[in-house]
Amino acid sequence: AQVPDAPPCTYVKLGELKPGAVVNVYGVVVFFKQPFKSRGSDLCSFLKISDQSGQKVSCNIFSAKPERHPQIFQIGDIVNRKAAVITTYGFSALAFSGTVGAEVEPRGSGPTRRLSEEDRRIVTELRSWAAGRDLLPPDPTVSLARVQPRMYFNLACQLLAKAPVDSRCTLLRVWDGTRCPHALLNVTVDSDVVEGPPSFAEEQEKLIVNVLVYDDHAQSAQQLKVSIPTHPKKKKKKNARWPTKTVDRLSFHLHGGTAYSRGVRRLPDDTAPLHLEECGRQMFGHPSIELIDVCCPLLATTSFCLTSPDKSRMRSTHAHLSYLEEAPRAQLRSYEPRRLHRALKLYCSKCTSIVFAEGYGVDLGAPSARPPPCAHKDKQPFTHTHTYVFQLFFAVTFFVCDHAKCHLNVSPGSTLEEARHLAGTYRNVVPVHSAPGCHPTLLDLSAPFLFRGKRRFYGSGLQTSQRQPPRHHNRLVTSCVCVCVCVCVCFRLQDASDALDVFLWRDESFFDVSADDAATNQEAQDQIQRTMDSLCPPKGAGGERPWLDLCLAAYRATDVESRQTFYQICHTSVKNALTQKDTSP
DNA sequence: TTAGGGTTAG
Repeated sequence: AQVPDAPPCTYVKLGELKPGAVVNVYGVVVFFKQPFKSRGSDLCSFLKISDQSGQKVSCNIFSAKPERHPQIFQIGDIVNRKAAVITTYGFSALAFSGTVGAEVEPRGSGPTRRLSEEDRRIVTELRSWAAGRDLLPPDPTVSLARVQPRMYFNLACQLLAKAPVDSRCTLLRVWDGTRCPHALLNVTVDSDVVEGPPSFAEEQEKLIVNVLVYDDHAQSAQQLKVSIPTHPKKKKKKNARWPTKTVDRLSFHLHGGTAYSRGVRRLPDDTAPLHLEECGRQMFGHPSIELIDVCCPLLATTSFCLTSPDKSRMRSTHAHLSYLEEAPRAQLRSYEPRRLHRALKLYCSKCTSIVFAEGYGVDLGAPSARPPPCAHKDKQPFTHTHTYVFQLFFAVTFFVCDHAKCHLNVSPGSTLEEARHLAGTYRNVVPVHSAPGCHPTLLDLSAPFLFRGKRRFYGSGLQTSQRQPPRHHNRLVTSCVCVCVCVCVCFRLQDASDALDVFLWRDESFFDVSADDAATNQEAQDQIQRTMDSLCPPKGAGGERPWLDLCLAAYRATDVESRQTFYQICHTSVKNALTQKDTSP
């Protein structure tokens, strides 16, 4: 659609902006956040732009419609914003490629307007100016052929298939036309929920990368279209033997958050690298595959922190996780601990220690209990001495720290339940002690000292000098050990030939029940018990043990002399536990 | 109104 030409308004350099002036502004993007959901009704884009004046100007753009946001794909793109016409003419900002010599055409399918000769001249000059100086960071885009473990990078690729993994994770199956030199993580999902082909030919499968997309990006990923035809092909399932050989596999994660322009979005056709289309044609005989840009940082990694629990005090280790080639089929013979509340642990991601959570501020079945003020000083479960630097942004408390004017509305005597409620509204909530006329202080760290969404973090070893949250800063930096609740159960699996102990251990959930819910919520605990009863019916209950298809990963404990190999259940969920159907990976 | 940059921790 074309909208009327904007009324004439003066083009000014960023260094000459004056408050309230109605001006026409051009700039090179030196930083941007892709549109993300604000707490209001709109999506929000954030840009920082610069021009020959050297001035850098920040800019927020709000609109509920993604197409009304400037179509920025990389730092170095150029935007034009006519402040006076934002509401009248229905566009917020126009974006242009920053490439020297490229055509001067604004991107996007939203409303456009005719460009004047002056517009074209300004864009061309800005491109040359930006290209001639050290304004822009190097392009973080790499091909699959060049990814390395622990690397953050952008990936331009084709979307071949996608599937929801859970409410916070979407699987994208992608390829960029190159061969990754590392073995790739294989993620199995139920073929019923895959959009696109549920599987590919064996040689193709070796090239395809499974990207796990989390949180806010999982939502964006669900909007992407898969445009290659679905041709269902049932994979024949082999009945695997217990593992003898494992392989290190590279996994790709697009984590939540917007730092470093992280996100996933469709690339416009005119910016798609040509080799992608050609490779799509060669590999799949289909030219019109959705091209996506998985924006920085997509993390490729083979390193994980894992635990190797033993029966008394649990210790863990940094280890390499190797996914097993085949999913073993087995029954659950027994599990420990039988009393499931004993499975609740506190886990420190820094030193990877885990300890029993009982009596450590985790009150089973007491969701409205007040945070214990100064309890459990006798317990010293975390023996490490390192500190954990933790940063809070924007919100501190039981009281609101609003980032424009930081004011603390102290609510003395608030309950744990109120903290959970607040955590639904604010990203970080920190309960404090306060008394009239006194500076608020952090609680004893055996109580949850940070609520982030549904997650709670417990602390240990906070440095005394830093226990007072600042009144007039919008961030709180503490040094402490940061631990959170997890559920850890040891399963003894059995098939016709042998038995194997494996751990179900996740710091966030246990078969779809969050560990934090399990720590405080009777219904969540009941659900875990029902799941376990369906997998391993109690004696006399008369139920049959279902056969389980499990995804297992092996790891080697470095803090145990024998360097024994342990196994962990991963990427496995319970399907219809009440009717005792199989679990499915 | 919202947000006002600085890598997850799966």
